[in-house]
Amino acid sequence: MKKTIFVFGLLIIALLLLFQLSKYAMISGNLNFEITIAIIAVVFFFVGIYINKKSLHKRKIASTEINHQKIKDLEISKREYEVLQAISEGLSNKEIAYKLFLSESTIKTHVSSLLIKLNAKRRTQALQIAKDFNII
Amino acid sequence: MKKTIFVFGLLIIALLLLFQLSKYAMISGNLNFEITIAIIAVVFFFVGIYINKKSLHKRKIASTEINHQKIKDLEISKREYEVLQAISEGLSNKEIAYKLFLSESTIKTHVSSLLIKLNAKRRTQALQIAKDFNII
DNA sequence: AGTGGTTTGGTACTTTAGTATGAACAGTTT
DNA sequence: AAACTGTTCATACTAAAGTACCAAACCACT
Repeated sequence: MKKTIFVFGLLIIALLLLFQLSKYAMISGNLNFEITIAIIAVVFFFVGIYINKKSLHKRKIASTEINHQKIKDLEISKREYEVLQAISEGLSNKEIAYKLFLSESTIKTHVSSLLIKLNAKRRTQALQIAKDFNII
Repeated sequence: MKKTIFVFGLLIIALLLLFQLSKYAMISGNLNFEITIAIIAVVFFFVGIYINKKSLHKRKIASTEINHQKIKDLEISKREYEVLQAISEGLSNKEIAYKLFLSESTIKTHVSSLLIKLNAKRRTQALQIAKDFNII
């Protein structure tokens, strides 16, 4: 967040400098009008692209990147989260147990607490909720 | 595609008009320098945002749109597809039956054929496979 | 050294999911 | 008309998922 403010500050300063520079260059007759306008246009065109990419990138992160804070808020532990990921891969409890070197009853324990924490009745519902929360 | 070319053509014409307009306004002394520069800057800033949004939007659609051809290739019927969507919402067979005004055993029939067609052993695995195929 | 949270695992049970098979009906195609 | 496909539903069964309750072991903390 501090970085964003810093970058934007620099950007505004750079633009003001460009503004003044082009003005004086024009007045002193070193630069003709079309070139000045063109430079301004190109610079602001790329500034527009840059700003837009930044904001879209953030939105993209929000919609596809994992919300680790939400995982903490829901008090989902490491093991439970591993089980949740395995469920999203379509594995059965037995397969998850084999993958994580655990017994099936341990997996059932984890699944049950996951369902409670996600307020779901089934594993498929848990998946849907987890996707809504951007935690898988 | 034709539409895109048309829009870009219009955009370029509008910009050239703006360019000429600002030039004559400047020369005739109706507009001072700062305002001209500011208008150009603002216009190109938004043009940059617009173009960037267009290109990003296309990419976004391409990665999330449903592959209807794949559904046909897998020979998944309308009803089966409705059931698949309901499964992805985390519903149980009973809930799906209620939603579609069918009996639970009908849903089981549909689910079974879905599992065969998607080559899945469980509904959760069917979801994962369906997502891979971009059909949900 | 005890507290609290996590992880692990067990038993016994209920519920849900999934399979197999058969059957009736509607609409489409050959 | 006959064959085909999709949809509907039933019964009977097995497998998997999920609940409830308990308990031991571990780890980090202070």
